[in-house]
Amino acid sequence: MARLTRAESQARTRELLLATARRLFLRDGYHATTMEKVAEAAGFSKGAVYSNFATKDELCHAVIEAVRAEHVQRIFEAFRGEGSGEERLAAFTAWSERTIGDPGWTLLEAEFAIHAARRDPALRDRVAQGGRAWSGALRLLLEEEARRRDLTLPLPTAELADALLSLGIGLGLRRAMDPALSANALPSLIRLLLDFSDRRERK
Amino acid sequence: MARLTRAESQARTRELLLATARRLFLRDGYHATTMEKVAEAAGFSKGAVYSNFATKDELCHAVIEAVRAEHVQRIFEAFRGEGSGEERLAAFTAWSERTIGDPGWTLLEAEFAIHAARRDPALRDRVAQGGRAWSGALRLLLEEEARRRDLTLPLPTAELADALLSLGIGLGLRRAMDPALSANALPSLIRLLLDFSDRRERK
DNA sequence: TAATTCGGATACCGAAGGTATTTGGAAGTT
DNA sequence: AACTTCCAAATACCTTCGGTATCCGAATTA
Repeated sequence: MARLTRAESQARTRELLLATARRLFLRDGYHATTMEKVAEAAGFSKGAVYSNFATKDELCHAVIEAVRAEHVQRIFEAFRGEGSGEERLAAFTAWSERTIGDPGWTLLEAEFAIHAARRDPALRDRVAQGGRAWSGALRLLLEEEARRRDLTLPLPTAELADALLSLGIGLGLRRAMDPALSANALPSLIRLLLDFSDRRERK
Repeated sequence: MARLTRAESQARTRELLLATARRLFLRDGYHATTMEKVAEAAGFSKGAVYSNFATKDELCHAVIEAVRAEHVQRIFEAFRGEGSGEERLAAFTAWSERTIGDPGWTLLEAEFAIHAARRDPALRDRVAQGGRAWSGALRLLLEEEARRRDLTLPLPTAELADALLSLGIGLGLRRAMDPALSANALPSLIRLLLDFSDRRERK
Protein backbone atom coordinates (compact mmCIF):
# COMPACT_ATOMS: atom_id res chain seq x y z
CA MET A 1 0.00 0.00 0.00
CA ALA A 2 1.44 3.32 -1.10
CA ARG A 3 2.42 5.85 1.45
CA LEU A 4 -0.41 8.31 2.08
CA THR A 5 -0.18 12.05 2.17
CA ARG A 6 -1.27 13.68 5.41
CA ALA A 7 -4.63 14.74 4.00
CA GLU A 8 -5.31 11.28 2.62
CA SER A 9 -4.30 9.73 5.86
CA GLN A 10 -6.61 11.95 7.84
CA ALA A 11 -9.50 11.32 5.49
CA ARG A 12 -8.93 7.61 5.84
CA THR A 13 -8.87 7.93 9.63
CA ARG A 14 -12.08 9.90 9.57
CA GLU A 15 -13.81 7.31 7.42
CA LEU A 16 -12.62 4.48 9.62
CA LEU A 17 -13.89 6.29 12.69
CA LEU A 18 -17.22 7.02 11.05
CA ALA A 19 -17.74 3.41 10.00
CA THR A 20 -16.79 2.13 13.43
CA ALA A 21 -18.96 4.69 15.19
CA ARG A 22 -21.85 3.74 12.94
CA ARG A 23 -21.56 0.11 13.86
CA LEU A 24 -21.34 0.81 17.59
CA PHE A 25 -24.01 3.51 17.73
CA LEU A 26 -26.45 1.31 15.84
CA ARG A 27 -25.64 -1.72 17.95
CA ASP A 28 -25.47 -0.13 21.42
CA GLY A 29 -27.15 3.25 21.14
CA TYR A 30 -25.93 6.73 21.88
CA HIS A 31 -25.28 6.66 25.60
CA ALA A 32 -23.82 3.17 25.79
CA THR A 33 -21.31 3.97 23.05
CA THR A 34 -18.28 5.77 24.39
CA MET A 35 -15.71 7.75 22.51
CA GLU A 36 -13.06 5.51 23.99
CA LYS A 37 -14.77 2.39 22.62
CA VAL A 38 -15.08 3.93 19.18
CA ALA A 39 -11.43 4.87 19.23
CA GLU A 40 -10.28 1.48 20.38
CA ALA A 41 -12.51 -0.47 18.00
CA ALA A 42 -11.14 1.59 15.13
CA GLY A 43 -7.58 1.13 16.32
CA PHE A 44 -6.92 4.73 17.37
CA SER A 45 -6.76 6.72 20.55
CA LYS A 46 -9.48 8.98 21.89
CA GLY A 47 -7.43 11.93 20.71
CA ALA A 48 -7.84 10.83 17.11
CA VAL A 49 -11.61 10.86 17.51
CA TYR A 50 -11.68 14.32 19.04
CA SER A 51 -9.31 15.56 16.41
CA ASN A 52 -11.84 14.56 13.71
CA PHE A 53 -15.13 15.22 15.50
CA ALA A 54 -15.49 18.08 17.94
CA THR A 55 -17.88 16.25 20.27
CA LYS A 56 -19.72 12.99 20.66
CA ASP A 57 -22.84 14.78 19.43
CA GLU A 58 -21.07 15.73 16.21
CA LEU A 59 -19.91 12.19 15.61
CA CYS A 60 -23.33 10.70 16.25
CA HIS A 61 -25.05 13.32 14.16
CA ALA A 62 -22.75 12.54 11.26
CA VAL A 63 -23.57 8.85 11.60
CA ILE A 64 -27.30 9.50 11.73
CA GLU A 65 -27.27 11.74 8.71
CA ALA A 66 -25.42 9.13 6.70
CA VAL A 67 -27.81 6.34 7.65
CA ARG A 68 -30.86 8.51 7.14
CA ALA A 69 -29.72 9.50 3.67
CA GLU A 70 -29.55 5.84 2.73
CA HIS A 71 -33.01 5.15 4.08
CA VAL A 72 -34.53 8.07 2.23
CA GLN A 73 -32.82 6.93 -0.94
CA ARG A 74 -34.23 3.44 -0.49
CA ILE A 75 -37.78 4.54 0.17
CA PHE A 76 -37.70 6.62 -2.99
CA GLU A 77 -36.44 3.65 -4.94
CA ALA A 78 -39.15 1.47 -3.45
CA PHE A 79 -41.95 3.87 -4.26
CA ARG A 80 -40.79 5.11 -7.60
CA GLY A 81 -40.56 1.71 -9.23
CA GLU A 82 -42.59 0.96 -12.28
CA GLY A 83 -44.67 -1.84 -10.77
CA SER A 84 -48.35 -1.89 -10.03
CA GLY A 85 -49.90 -0.27 -6.98
CA GLU A 86 -49.83 -3.57 -5.13
CA GLU A 87 -46.18 -4.08 -5.98
CA ARG A 88 -45.30 -0.63 -4.76
CA LEU A 89 -47.16 -1.27 -1.54
CA ALA A 90 -45.24 -4.51 -1.13
CA ALA A 91 -41.97 -2.68 -1.77
CA PHE A 92 -42.94 -0.13 0.85
CA THR A 93 -43.83 -2.88 3.30
CA ALA A 94 -40.43 -4.43 2.77
CA TRP A 95 -38.79 -1.07 3.25
CA SER A 96 -40.66 -0.35 6.46
CA GLU A 97 -39.81 -3.79 7.73
CA ARG A 98 -36.13 -3.11 7.17
CA THR A 99 -36.18 0.39 8.55
CA ILE A 100 -38.82 0.64 11.24
CA GLY A 101 -38.32 -3.00 12.09
CA ASP A 102 -34.66 -2.36 12.84
CA PRO A 103 -34.55 -1.59 16.55
CA GLY A 104 -30.99 -0.35 16.37
CA TRP A 105 -31.84 2.37 13.93
CA THR A 106 -35.16 3.38 15.41
CA LEU A 107 -33.84 3.53 18.94
CA LEU A 108 -30.76 5.45 17.91
CA GLU A 109 -32.64 8.12 16.04
CA ALA A 110 -35.13 8.60 18.87
CA GLU A 111 -32.45 8.49 21.54
CA PHE A 112 -30.37 11.11 19.81
CA ALA A 113 -33.35 13.32 19.04
CA ILE A 114 -34.37 13.31 22.70
CA HIS A 115 -30.83 13.95 23.80
CA ALA A 116 -30.59 16.89 21.41
CA ALA A 117 -33.94 18.28 22.50
CA ARG A 118 -32.85 18.31 26.12
CA ARG A 119 -29.29 19.42 25.76
CA ASP A 120 -28.82 21.89 23.00
CA PRO A 121 -31.45 24.02 21.24
CA ALA A 122 -29.21 24.45 18.19
CA LEU A 123 -28.73 20.71 17.83
CA ARG A 124 -32.43 20.18 18.43
CA ASP A 125 -33.19 22.50 15.53
CA ARG A 126 -30.82 20.60 13.26
CA VAL A 127 -32.49 17.34 14.20
CA ALA A 128 -35.95 18.87 13.74
CA GLN A 129 -34.80 19.97 10.30
CA GLY A 130 -34.13 16.34 9.49
CA GLY A 131 -37.64 15.50 10.63
CA ARG A 132 -39.13 18.12 8.33
CA ALA A 133 -37.07 16.69 5.48
CA TRP A 134 -38.56 13.26 6.16
CA SER A 135 -42.03 14.68 6.30
CA GLY A 136 -41.48 16.55 3.06
CA ALA A 137 -40.21 13.45 1.30
CA LEU A 138 -43.21 11.45 2.48
CA ARG A 139 -45.53 14.17 1.30
CA LEU A 140 -43.97 14.08 -2.13
CA LEU A 141 -44.38 10.31 -2.30
CA LEU A 142 -47.97 10.54 -1.14
CA GLU A 143 -48.79 13.08 -3.80
CA GLU A 144 -47.16 11.01 -6.50
CA GLU A 145 -48.97 7.93 -5.34
CA ALA A 146 -52.32 9.71 -5.25
CA ARG A 147 -51.72 11.01 -8.77
CA ARG A 148 -50.75 7.60 -10.07
CA ARG A 149 -53.80 5.98 -8.56
CA ASP A 150 -55.95 8.88 -9.61
CA LEU A 151 -57.54 9.47 -6.25
CA THR A 152 -57.93 12.27 -3.76
CA LEU A 153 -56.74 11.71 -0.22
CA PRO A 154 -59.12 12.47 2.62
CA LEU A 155 -56.72 14.84 4.35
CA PRO A 156 -54.10 17.33 3.17
CA THR A 157 -50.95 15.47 2.16
CA ALA A 158 -48.85 17.48 4.59
CA GLU A 159 -51.02 16.34 7.48
CA LEU A 160 -51.01 12.77 6.28
CA ALA A 161 -47.26 12.76 5.85
CA ASP A 162 -46.84 14.05 9.40
CA ALA A 163 -49.20 11.40 10.70
CA LEU A 164 -47.51 8.58 8.81
CA LEU A 165 -44.07 9.68 9.93
CA SER A 166 -45.22 9.90 13.53
CA LEU A 167 -46.89 6.53 13.26
CA GLY A 168 -43.71 5.01 11.90
CA ILE A 169 -41.64 6.45 14.72
CA GLY A 170 -44.10 5.32 17.38
CA LEU A 171 -44.43 1.85 15.90
CA GLY A 172 -40.70 1.46 15.57
CA LEU A 173 -40.17 2.44 19.17
CA ARG A 174 -42.88 0.18 20.50
CA ARG A 175 -41.66 -2.76 18.45
CA ALA A 176 -38.18 -2.21 19.78
CA MET A 177 -39.61 -2.46 23.27
CA ASP A 178 -41.93 -5.34 22.55
CA PRO A 179 -40.99 -7.54 19.60
CA ALA A 180 -44.28 -9.42 19.95
CA LEU A 181 -46.06 -6.42 18.50
CA SER A 182 -47.72 -6.88 15.15
CA ALA A 183 -45.40 -5.96 12.34
CA ASN A 184 -47.87 -4.98 9.68
CA ALA A 185 -49.83 -2.21 11.37
CA LEU A 186 -48.29 0.42 9.13
CA PRO A 187 -49.01 -1.28 5.79
CA SER A 188 -52.51 -2.19 6.89
CA LEU A 189 -53.22 1.40 7.85
CA ILE A 190 -51.90 2.63 4.55
CA ARG A 191 -54.07 0.15 2.76
CA LEU A 192 -57.01 1.44 4.77
CA LEU A 193 -56.13 4.99 3.82
CA LEU A 194 -55.90 4.19 0.13
CA ASP A 195 -59.09 2.22 0.41
CA PHE A 196 -60.88 5.11 1.96
CA SER A 197 -59.67 7.58 -0.63
CA ASP A 198 -60.70 5.19 -3.32
CA ARG A 199 -64.27 4.78 -2.17
CA ARG A 200 -64.72 8.38 -1.33
CA GLU A 201 -63.45 10.28 -4.30
CA ARG A 202 -62.60 8.11 -7.23
CA LYS A 203 -62.93 10.20 -10.33
CA MET B 1 -45.64 19.56 64.09
CA ALA B 2 -45.58 16.43 66.17
CA ARG B 3 -42.48 14.35 66.41
CA LEU B 4 -42.52 11.58 63.82
CA THR B 5 -41.83 7.93 64.37
CA ARG B 6 -39.02 6.47 62.37
CA ALA B 7 -41.35 4.78 59.90
CA GLU B 8 -43.35 7.98 59.40
CA SER B 9 -40.20 9.94 58.96
CA GLN B 10 -38.91 7.57 56.31
CA ALA B 11 -42.22 7.57 54.45
CA ARG B 12 -42.15 11.36 54.46
CA THR B 13 -38.61 11.37 53.13
CA ARG B 14 -39.57 8.93 50.40
CA GLU B 15 -42.53 11.05 49.34
CA LEU B 16 -40.45 14.20 49.31
CA LEU B 17 -37.83 12.50 47.18
CA LEU B 18 -40.45 11.13 44.80
CA ALA B 19 -42.10 14.52 44.38
CA THR B 20 -38.76 16.22 43.81
CA ALA B 21 -37.59 13.54 41.41
CA ARG B 22 -40.84 13.86 39.51
CA ARG B 23 -40.37 17.57 39.07
CA LEU B 24 -36.76 17.23 37.94
CA PHE B 25 -37.22 14.20 35.69
CA LEU B 26 -40.17 15.86 33.94
CA ARG B 27 -38.32 19.13 33.61
CA ASP B 28 -34.86 17.91 32.62
CA GLY B 29 -35.27 14.31 31.50
CA TYR B 30 -33.67 11.12 32.70
CA HIS B 31 -30.03 11.62 31.86
CA ALA B 32 -29.78 15.27 32.80
CA THR B 33 -31.29 14.61 36.22
CA THR B 34 -28.70 13.36 38.67
CA MET B 35 -29.25 11.61 41.96
CA GLU B 36 -27.23 14.34 43.60
CA LYS B 37 -29.53 17.05 42.23
CA VAL B 38 -32.61 15.21 43.40
CA ALA B 39 -31.11 14.81 46.84
CA GLU B 40 -30.08 18.43 47.12
CA ALA B 41 -33.36 19.81 45.75
CA ALA B 42 -35.23 17.73 48.32
CA GLY B 43 -32.88 18.83 51.10
CA PHE B 44 -31.21 15.47 51.67
CA SER B 45 -27.97 13.78 50.85
CA LYS B 46 -27.39 11.29 48.09
CA GLY B 47 -27.34 8.58 50.71
CA ALA B 48 -30.96 9.29 51.57
CA VAL B 49 -31.96 8.72 47.96
CA TYR B 50 -30.11 5.45 47.67
CA SER B 51 -31.53 4.37 50.99
CA ASN B 52 -35.04 4.74 49.56
CA PHE B 53 -34.51 3.75 45.91
CA ALA B 54 -32.02 1.09 44.93
CA THR B 55 -30.98 2.70 41.66
CA LYS B 56 -31.71 5.70 39.49
CA ASP B 57 -33.74 3.41 37.27
CA GLU B 58 -35.95 2.42 40.20
CA LEU B 59 -36.55 6.03 41.12
CA CYS B 60 -37.38 7.07 37.59
CA HIS B 61 -39.60 4.06 37.06
CA ALA B 62 -41.54 4.92 40.21
CA VAL B 63 -42.02 8.47 38.95
CA ILE B 64 -43.15 7.31 35.54
CA GLU B 65 -45.64 4.81 36.92
CA ALA B 66 -47.17 7.48 39.12
CA VAL B 67 -47.53 9.97 36.30
CA ARG B 68 -48.82 7.36 33.90
CA ALA B 69 -51.48 6.22 36.35
CA GLU B 70 -52.76 9.78 36.50
CA HIS B 71 -52.87 10.09 32.74
CA VAL B 72 -54.74 6.82 32.31
CA GLN B 73 -57.20 7.89 34.96
CA ARG B 74 -57.78 11.18 33.17
CA ILE B 75 -58.30 9.67 29.75
CA PHE B 76 -60.91 7.33 31.20
CA GLU B 77 -62.64 10.27 32.82
CA ALA B 78 -62.55 12.16 29.55
CA PHE B 79 -63.98 9.32 27.50
CA ARG B 80 -66.49 7.96 29.96
CA GLY B 81 -68.33 11.22 30.45
CA GLU B 82 -72.01 11.39 29.65
CA GLY B 83 -71.76 14.01 26.92
CA SER B 84 -72.41 13.61 23.22
CA GLY B 85 -69.93 12.08 20.82
CA GLU B 86 -68.65 15.51 19.88
CA GLU B 87 -68.20 16.43 23.51
CA ARG B 88 -66.27 13.26 24.18
CA LEU B 89 -64.07 13.95 21.19
CA ALA B 90 -63.44 17.45 22.52
CA ALA B 91 -62.58 16.02 25.93
CA PHE B 92 -60.17 13.62 24.29
CA THR B 93 -58.62 16.44 22.30
CA ALA B 94 -58.09 18.39 25.49
CA TRP B 95 -56.58 15.33 27.13
CA SER B 96 -54.22 14.67 24.26
CA GLU B 97 -53.20 18.30 24.26
CA ARG B 98 -52.30 18.10 27.92
CA THR B 99 -50.56 14.75 27.67
CA ILE B 100 -48.99 14.38 24.25
CA GLY B 101 -48.54 18.13 24.05
CA ASP B 102 -46.43 18.06 27.19
CA PRO B 103 -42.85 17.65 25.97
CA GLY B 104 -41.55 16.91 29.42
CA TRP B 105 -43.76 13.88 29.84
CA THR B 106 -43.45 12.56 26.31
CA LEU B 107 -39.70 12.91 26.22
CA LEU B 108 -39.26 11.36 29.62
CA GLU B 109 -41.32 8.30 28.86
CA ALA B 110 -39.55 7.71 25.54
CA GLU B 111 -36.13 8.44 26.99
CA PHE B 112 -36.63 6.00 29.80
CA ALA B 113 -38.10 3.33 27.55
CA ILE B 114 -35.11 3.53 25.24
CA HIS B 115 -32.72 3.51 28.14
CA ALA B 116 -34.43 0.41 29.55
CA ALA B 117 -34.46 -1.33 26.18
CA ARG B 118 -30.72 -0.86 25.80
CA ARG B 119 -29.59 -1.51 29.32
CA ASP B 120 -31.64 -4.13 31.05
CA PRO B 121 -33.93 -6.75 29.49
CA ALA B 122 -35.87 -7.13 32.73
CA LEU B 123 -36.54 -3.42 32.96
CA ARG B 124 -37.41 -3.35 29.28
CA ASP B 125 -40.03 -5.99 29.88
CA ARG B 126 -41.52 -4.01 32.74
CA VAL B 127 -41.72 -0.94 30.53
CA ALA B 128 -43.19 -2.98 27.68
CA GLN B 129 -45.79 -4.22 30.12
CA GLY B 130 -46.79 -0.62 30.71
CA GLY B 131 -47.12 -0.17 26.97
CA ARG B 132 -49.40 -3.16 26.70
CA ALA B 133 -51.50 -1.74 29.53
CA TRP B 134 -51.86 1.50 27.59
CA SER B 135 -52.80 -0.35 24.47
CA GLY B 136 -55.35 -2.43 26.36
CA ALA B 137 -56.93 0.64 27.91
CA LEU B 138 -57.20 2.30 24.53
CA ARG B 139 -58.76 -0.79 23.07
CA LEU B 140 -61.37 -0.79 25.79
CA LEU B 141 -62.19 2.83 25.13
CA LEU B 142 -62.39 2.21 21.39
CA GLU B 143 -64.80 -0.65 21.88
CA GLU B 144 -66.97 1.37 24.21
CA GLU B 145 -66.97 4.26 21.82
CA ALA B 146 -67.89 2.05 18.86
CA ARG B 147 -70.70 0.54 20.85
CA ARG B 148 -72.00 3.92 21.93
CA ARG B 149 -71.96 5.23 18.40
CA ASP B 150 -73.32 1.99 17.08
CA LEU B 151 -70.70 1.48 14.42
CA THR B 152 -68.17 -1.09 13.38
CA LEU B 153 -64.56 -0.01 13.09
CA PRO B 154 -62.71 -0.82 9.87
CA LEU B 155 -59.93 -2.70 11.66
CA PRO B 156 -59.72 -4.88 14.75
CA THR B 157 -59.77 -2.72 17.87
CA ALA B 158 -56.49 -4.20 19.07
CA GLU B 159 -54.76 -3.11 15.88
CA LEU B 160 -56.36 0.31 16.02
CA ALA B 161 -55.40 0.77 19.64
CA ASP B 162 -51.80 -0.11 18.81
CA ALA B 163 -51.81 2.29 15.90
CA LEU B 164 -53.33 5.14 17.92
CA LEU B 165 -50.90 4.63 20.76
CA SER B 166 -47.96 4.59 18.37
CA LEU B 167 -49.29 7.65 16.63
CA GLY B 168 -49.59 9.45 19.93
CA ILE B 169 -46.04 8.57 20.90
CA GLY B 170 -44.63 9.61 17.54
CA LEU B 171 -46.59 12.84 17.45
CA GLY B 172 -45.58 13.71 20.98
CA LEU B 173 -41.95 13.15 20.20
CA ARG B 174 -42.02 15.13 17.00
CA ARG B 175 -43.85 18.00 18.62
CA ALA B 176 -41.30 18.07 21.38
CA MET B 177 -38.63 18.44 18.72
CA ASP B 178 -40.52 20.91 16.59
CA PRO B 179 -43.22 22.94 18.35
CA ALA B 180 -44.31 24.36 15.02
CA LEU B 181 -45.90 21.02 14.19
CA SER B 182 -49.65 20.95 13.88
CA ALA B 183 -51.27 20.08 17.17
CA ASN B 184 -54.47 18.52 15.98
CA ALA B 185 -53.26 15.68 13.80
CA LEU B 186 -54.42 13.11 16.28
CA PRO B 187 -57.99 14.37 16.72
CA SER B 188 -58.36 14.90 13.00
CA LEU B 189 -57.25 11.33 12.32
CA ILE B 190 -59.65 9.99 14.90
CA ARG B 191 -62.42 12.00 13.33
CA LEU B 192 -61.47 10.52 10.00
CA LEU B 193 -61.54 7.05 11.47
CA LEU B 194 -64.98 7.53 13.01
CA ASP B 195 -66.14 9.08 9.80
CA PHE B 196 -64.97 6.12 7.81
CA SER B 197 -66.58 3.61 10.14
CA ASP B 198 -69.76 5.58 10.01
CA ARG B 199 -70.02 5.63 6.25
CA ARG B 200 -68.93 2.11 5.79
CA GLU B 201 -70.95 0.11 8.21
CA ARG B 202 -73.64 2.12 9.92
CA LYS B 203 -76.30 -0.29 10.92
C1' DT C 1 -30.40 3.23 81.14
C1' DA C 2 -27.78 0.38 78.18
C1' DA C 3 -27.79 -2.12 73.81
C1' DT C 4 -29.32 -2.31 69.23
C1' DT C 5 -31.24 -1.11 64.95
C1' DC C 6 -31.38 1.54 60.88
C1' DG C 7 -32.32 6.05 58.16
C1' DG C 8 -29.48 9.08 56.40
C1' DA C 9 -24.62 11.43 55.84
C1' DT C 10 -19.88 11.09 54.26
C1' DA C 11 -16.05 9.38 51.81
C1' DC C 12 -14.65 7.10 48.08
C1' DC C 13 -14.38 4.38 43.43
C1' DG C 14 -14.56 3.66 38.39
C1' DA C 15 -16.27 5.16 34.06
C1' DA C 16 -17.03 8.64 30.71
C1' DG C 17 -16.98 13.26 28.15
C1' DG C 18 -13.95 16.68 27.38
C1' DT C 19 -9.42 19.61 27.56
C1' DA C 20 -4.49 20.74 27.67
C1' DT C 21 -0.26 19.39 26.37
C1' DT C 22 3.09 16.73 23.98
C1' DT C 23 5.06 14.11 20.08
C1' DG C 24 6.28 12.23 15.69
C1' DG C 25 6.26 12.49 10.97
C1' DA C 26 4.79 14.91 6.59
C1' DA C 27 5.18 19.38 4.09
C1' DG C 28 7.66 23.54 3.16
C1' DT C 29 12.23 26.30 2.98
C1' DT C 30 17.00 27.16 2.04
C1' DA D 1 19.93 17.14 2.17
C1' DA D 2 19.24 19.41 6.43
C1' DC D 3 16.40 22.23 9.08
C1' DT D 4 12.09 24.33 10.45
C1' DT D 5 7.13 24.43 10.64
C1' DC D 6 2.81 22.45 11.31
C1' DC D 7 -0.73 19.41 12.53
C1' DA D 8 -2.90 14.67 13.25
C1' DA D 9 -2.81 11.73 16.78
C1' DA D 10 -1.30 10.20 21.54
C1' DT D 11 -1.06 10.99 26.45
C1' DA D 12 -2.21 12.83 30.78
C1' DC D 13 -5.44 14.84 33.38
C1' DC D 14 -9.91 17.22 34.93
C1' DT D 15 -14.82 17.01 36.29
C1' DT D 16 -19.12 14.79 36.78
C1' DC D 17 -22.03 11.04 37.94
C1' DG D 18 -23.87 6.42 39.31
C1' DG D 19 -22.98 3.41 42.73
C1' DT D 20 -20.79 1.28 47.15
C1' DA D 21 -18.83 1.04 51.72
C1' DT D 22 -18.64 2.95 55.90
C1' DC D 23 -20.00 5.73 59.68
C1' DC D 24 -23.07 8.48 62.88
C1' DG D 25 -26.77 9.50 65.77
C1' DA D 26 -31.44 9.23 67.00
C1' DA D 27 -35.40 6.19 67.68
C1' DT D 28 -36.56 1.72 69.48
C1' DT D 29 -36.26 -2.03 72.68
C1' DA D 30 -34.63 -4.97 76.66
